[in-house]
Amino acid sequence: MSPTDIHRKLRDCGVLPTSQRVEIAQVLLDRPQHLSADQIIDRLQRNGSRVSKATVYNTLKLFGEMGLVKEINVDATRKYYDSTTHAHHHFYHVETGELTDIPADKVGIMNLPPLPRGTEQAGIEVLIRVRDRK
Amino acid sequence: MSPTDIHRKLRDCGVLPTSQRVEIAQVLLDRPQHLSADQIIDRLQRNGSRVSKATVYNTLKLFGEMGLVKEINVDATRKYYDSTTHAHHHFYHVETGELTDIPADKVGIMNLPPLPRGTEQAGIEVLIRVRDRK
DNA sequence: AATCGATTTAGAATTGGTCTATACTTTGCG
DNA sequence: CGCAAAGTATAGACCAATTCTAAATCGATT
Repeated sequence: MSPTDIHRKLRDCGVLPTSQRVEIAQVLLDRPQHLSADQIIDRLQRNGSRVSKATVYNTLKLFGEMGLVKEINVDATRKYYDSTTHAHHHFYHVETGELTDIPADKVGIMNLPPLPRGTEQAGIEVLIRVRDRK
Repeated sequence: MSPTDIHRKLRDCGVLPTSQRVEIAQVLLDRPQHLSADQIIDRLQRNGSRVSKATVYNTLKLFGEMGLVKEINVDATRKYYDSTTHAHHHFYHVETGELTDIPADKVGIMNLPPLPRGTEQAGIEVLIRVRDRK
């Protein structure tokens, strides 16, 4: 994705495109992928970037709020940030930690039970845990 | 659940029923519920129990491995332990953090896509996020 | 009672993430 | 321009949940 595209995408989501934010977006939004904050920091440093840890965390939180990325919690030890934001689900490999996307339209969910009183649905996630076949 | 029942249940799952493990099981397995390690430690202390934090964590991990309880990760900041181990799903109230069970047979999932090559399914979880209706 | 393996423990260490206070940029405006 | 106000970025201190370590204890067995 070109720098110009990134700029536009950020602005479209109401995010002021500062140079740090663009660098972070370039790493994460490059293609459909799931990265932890740590992995993003690593890649930035490998690219010779000097963005601070605090900025990466602040920015990822901001991106999440503005709908540029999706936060995923599979593993209580860390968050992942998903560059694919439209509704979809995941395979999670319990041994390797690898996440794989499942397009939402592949999975049909029937018979949703009534929501708890006074609440409305805010999202639905299907996580299929897999492991290597013995 | 009587102390004898707890003993039997632990032994059935291959867990040696030490006094600490029985106390922890008594708190968590008492009824269908979702508790964090912290909440369990609180309750133990309120009951006048002197089990150490490390033991609680060790024991919960052991219970999880032995299939006595189910670990749930909804929130990257902490784990929950679910006393209901048969397949089921959850509502998660994003504002209060409250978890509510959904019996597995209420939800039908269709058109599961093929698993990644060389893997087998190890579990499936549906999490429906809800928030207070505006 | 001495022994051995398993379990428990207090407290230190680790980890992912947040907060704070300061410094830097950008923007609007006289 | 020139400077204040607002918005960002940063290092490093801090925090909470969990894990680790090394020593103490327990329980069954000789």
